[in-house]
Amino acid sequence: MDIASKYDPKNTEQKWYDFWIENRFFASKPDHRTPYTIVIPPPNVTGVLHMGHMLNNTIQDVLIRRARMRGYNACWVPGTDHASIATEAKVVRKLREEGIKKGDLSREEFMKHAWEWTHKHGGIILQQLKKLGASCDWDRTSFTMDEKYYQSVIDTFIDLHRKGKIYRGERMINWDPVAKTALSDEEVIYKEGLGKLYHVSYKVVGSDEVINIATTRPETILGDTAVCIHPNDDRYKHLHGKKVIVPLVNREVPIITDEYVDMEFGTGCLKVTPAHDTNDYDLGKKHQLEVINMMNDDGTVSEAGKLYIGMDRFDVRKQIVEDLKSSGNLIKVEDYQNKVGHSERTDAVIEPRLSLQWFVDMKDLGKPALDHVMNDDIKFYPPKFKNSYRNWMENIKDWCISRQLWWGHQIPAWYTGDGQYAVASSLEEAHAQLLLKNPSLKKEDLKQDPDVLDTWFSSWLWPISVFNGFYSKEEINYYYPTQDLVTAPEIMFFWVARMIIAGYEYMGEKPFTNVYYTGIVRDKQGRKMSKSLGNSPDPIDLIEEYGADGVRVGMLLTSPAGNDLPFDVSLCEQGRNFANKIWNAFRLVNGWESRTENRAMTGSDEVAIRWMKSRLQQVLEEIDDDYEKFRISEALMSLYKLVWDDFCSWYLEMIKPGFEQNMSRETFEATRSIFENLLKILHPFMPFLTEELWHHLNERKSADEAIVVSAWPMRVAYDKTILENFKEFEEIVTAIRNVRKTQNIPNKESITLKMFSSASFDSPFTDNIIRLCNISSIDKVNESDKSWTSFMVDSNEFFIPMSSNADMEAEKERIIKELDYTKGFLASVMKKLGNEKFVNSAPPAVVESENKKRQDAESLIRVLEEKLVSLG
RNA sequence: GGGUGAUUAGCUCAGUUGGUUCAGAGCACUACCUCGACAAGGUAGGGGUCACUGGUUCGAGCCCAGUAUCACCCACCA
Repeated sequence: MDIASKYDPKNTEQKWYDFWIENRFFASKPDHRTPYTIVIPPPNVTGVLHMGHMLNNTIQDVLIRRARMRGYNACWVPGTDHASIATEAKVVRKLREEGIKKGDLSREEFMKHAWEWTHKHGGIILQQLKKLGASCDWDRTSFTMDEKYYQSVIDTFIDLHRKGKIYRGERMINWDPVAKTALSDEEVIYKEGLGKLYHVSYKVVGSDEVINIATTRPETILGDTAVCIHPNDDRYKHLHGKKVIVPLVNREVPIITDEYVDMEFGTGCLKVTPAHDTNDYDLGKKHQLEVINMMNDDGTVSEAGKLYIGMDRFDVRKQIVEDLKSSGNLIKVEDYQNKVGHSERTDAVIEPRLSLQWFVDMKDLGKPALDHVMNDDIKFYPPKFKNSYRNWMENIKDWCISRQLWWGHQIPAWYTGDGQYAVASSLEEAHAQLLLKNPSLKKEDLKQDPDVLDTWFSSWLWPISVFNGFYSKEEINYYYPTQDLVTAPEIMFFWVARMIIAGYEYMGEKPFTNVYYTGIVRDKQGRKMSKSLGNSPDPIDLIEEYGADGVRVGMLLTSPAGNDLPFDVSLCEQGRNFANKIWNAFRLVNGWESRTENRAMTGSDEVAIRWMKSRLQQVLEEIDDDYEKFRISEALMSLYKLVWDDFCSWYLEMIKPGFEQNMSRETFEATRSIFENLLKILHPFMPFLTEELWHHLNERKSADEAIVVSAWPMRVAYDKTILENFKEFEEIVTAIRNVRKTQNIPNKESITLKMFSSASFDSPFTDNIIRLCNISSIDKVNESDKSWTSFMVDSNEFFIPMSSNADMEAEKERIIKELDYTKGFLASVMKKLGNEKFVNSAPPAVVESENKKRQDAESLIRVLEEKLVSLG
C-alpha cells in the first residue's frame, strides 16, 4: 500500500463523520447503563461559529467522547436559543434595509418575518459544529421556541405567579431606547468614558442668591422636581425650606435635605430628577416629589419636558448647554471620568426609566442555589468563581423579565380595559378567572400582554425542558441531573445561576454536577476576539487549513479552566504537526507488517515493549487523574509527549529492525496493540485521525468495532522499576550522542564503550544502548581510563575513546567548567551537612540524599581532575 | 469604592502537605543533520535572583506581613 507522507484531513473528516451518523453512535436513549449527559450552551439560533464556541464545544466533545468510550450512555444535547433581543434586532435591521418599518407591521406579520429569518439562518452554527466533529445526539436538537419548550416557559411563568414569586410592578428599570425595551440589570454593561460635569446655577426664590448644582446629564433638568442638600451642610443651612427655580423651564421646586448627599462631591448640591435616575427616584418617593417623565421610549423629549419636544436626548444635551450659557446659568464645565451603562445587545446608552414591568422575586428562590454551590454539591472549575457566585447570590435583586419585544414567549397575562388582569394558560382561562370579579366581562374585551419574556427566562429551563421534563418523567428521570456544563464565566449570572435556581425549584435537584468555565479567546495582543475588531479567524477556515483535529489540539494545548486563551494560528499548526507525526508513526509500523517473521522476539524488544506498556499505563493513570480534575490541557500535553517522545522517539527507534531485516511477529503484534491503545486515548482529542488509523491498523469487520465506541484502555498494574531503568538508559544514550557530537564522531562509526562502576551496573537496556548508539562492545573495567573521554550517570562512569577529530582545547575547557561547578555544588552540600541543626531536624531520607550528593560530587571531581591531568 | 485572582525562561503555563525526582513543560531560539516513517522531521544545546521588601525556619517558588504592577467581577455617587 502506498501511503502519502503527509496526513490529509480532507480524506477522512467527512467520511468518518458520515459513518458515525449512519451508525447512530451519537444517539442516546435511556437504558441500563449509567448516563453521562451534557447539555450544550445553546448558541443564538441565527449566530455563526466563533472561536469561543470552538473552545467550548471542543472541550464538551472531548468529555463526551471519553465518557462514551468508558461505557457510559453518553448524551450530548445540542440546540439553539431564540435570543429574543439579538434576533429581533437583526430582523428589524434587515426589514429596514428592505424599507419596512417594524411599526408598520402587525405582530403576526413581524413574527412571520422573524420565523423566516430563523429558518434561513437557524442551524448554520449546528452544521458548523459537525465540521468540528461534535458528537451531539442530533435527533435531540432543541430550540427554545419549540412548541413543547414554549409551553414549559409559559407554564413556569404561570406557576411562579401562582406561588407569588412573579409580580407586576412599576419600578425604575434599565431602558434600551434603541430596542425600546426594558432590560435586566445583567444586560447592562458599564463602560468607563470621559464625560463632562456641568455646573448649573438655580435661582433661589425670593432672594438674589443662586445655588449651584453639578450634573453629568443637563438634559434631565427638564424633569427636575427638587434640589437636594445635606442637612448638616453649613453652606446651605439658611436655605432649608426654600424653593429654587429650575432654569429654562422656570419651574419652582423645593430644596430638600437628605443624608444621601455627599457634601464633598461637586458643589454638595444635587438636582433631583425622579423619573430618570434610580437614586433620584428613591429620593422622590421618600420626599413625595412630583415625577415628571420628560422622555419618550425612543429617547426623545416628551410633551412633559415642555422644551425641545421630539428632540433626541443627545441633541438636547448639546442644545441645553448652549441655552444655559446664553441664560447665564452655566457656571463651568469640567472633564469627568464616569461610567455609563450600555445595552449588552444594541450598545445603546441605557436610560433609567420608570416603567410597569414583570419581575421575579429572587430572594427565596436563590437560597438553595447558593448553598449547593458553596457546599460543592455543584463543583465549579476553577473554584475561584464560587466567590463571585456567592457575591451575586447574596445580593441578588429581583429579575425584570418582561421585554417590549415580539420575538419570544408572549407573557400569559390578559388585561381588561380598566387595569385588572389575570395570568392564565389561555384567553378562556383568563376570562373565567376575571368573570368571578366582573360577571359582565366579555372575552373580546381582554387583551393579552404584548410583551415577551427575557431570553434567559426560557434558557434557565434548558437542562429540564430539553428532556421534556415538565411533562414526562421518562427521560428526565434518567438523564437529570446532567454531569458537566461547559460555559463562559460571562454568563454565570445570566444563565448558570438561574439554571441552578430553576433546577432546585422544579426538579428538587441540581441541574449538573460540574461547571467548567472556559476563558476568553484573545488575539496575540491580548484583545478579545470579536467580530467588530475583525481579529477573529473564521473557525471553518482554520479547519480547512489545519484539519479539525489540528484545530482541536491547538485550542486545547494551552487553555486551563478559567484562563484566557491567547490564541495564535501557530497552535493549530502544532496540532496539525502532531497529527502528521502520528500519521507517520502509523506509516512506519504499517510498513513492518509485511516484514515480520515467526520467531521469538529479541531481548531488547522484550525490554522495550515492557517499558512502553508500563509507560503507557503510567501516563494513562496521570491522564485519568487530569480528567477527574478537569485539567484537559495537561492531559493533552501528557499524551502529546507520550506519543511523540516515548512512543516515536524512543520505543519505535528501539524496535526498528535494521536495513533489510525482519521483525518478530510477536514484536509487531505488541506494537500494534500499543498503538491501538494510544489511538484510543487520543480519540477524544483527535477523533477523525484516530478513526482513520484505527481501521488501517487492523481490519475492523463490523461498524461496531469503530474506535468511537471502543472501550477506553484498562488500567492494570505496571512495572515501575523498568521506568526507573529507562531514565538511566535515556541519560546514557543522550550522553553518548552528546560525546559523538562534541567530538565529531559520525553516527555511522561504531565505537567502544567502557564502563567503570563502583556498584553493580546491570541495565536491562544494555542491548538497546548498543543498538541505538552504534556501540561495538561495552567493556566493564575496574579503573578509570584517563586517556578516554568520560561522562557520569549516577555513580557509574562511562568512557569513549577520544576521537582524532576531537577538539582538545574545547574538551579541556568543558572539563574545567564542569569542575568549577561541581566544586561549588559540593561546597554547598558540605555546608548543609556541617549544620548540626539540619542533620538533627531534617528527615533521614533528606540527609541521606545529601550524603549521596556529596559522594557523587566527590567522585566526579576526582574523575575530572584526573582527566585534566591526562589532557596536559 | 468593595471583592477575587495573578506575577516562575522570549511566549503560554505546570509546580498538590516547605526538604531526593525543585527550578520544570510545550512552543520559540542556536548548532549540526536530507540517516529507508515524518524537514509539518531528527540529534544536541543555550536560556530564569521564581515581581519587590522584610519575616518565620536548619531549609522558602511554596508559609506570614507589606509594596508594586496587571487582570477580572460587583457597586446608584450627582
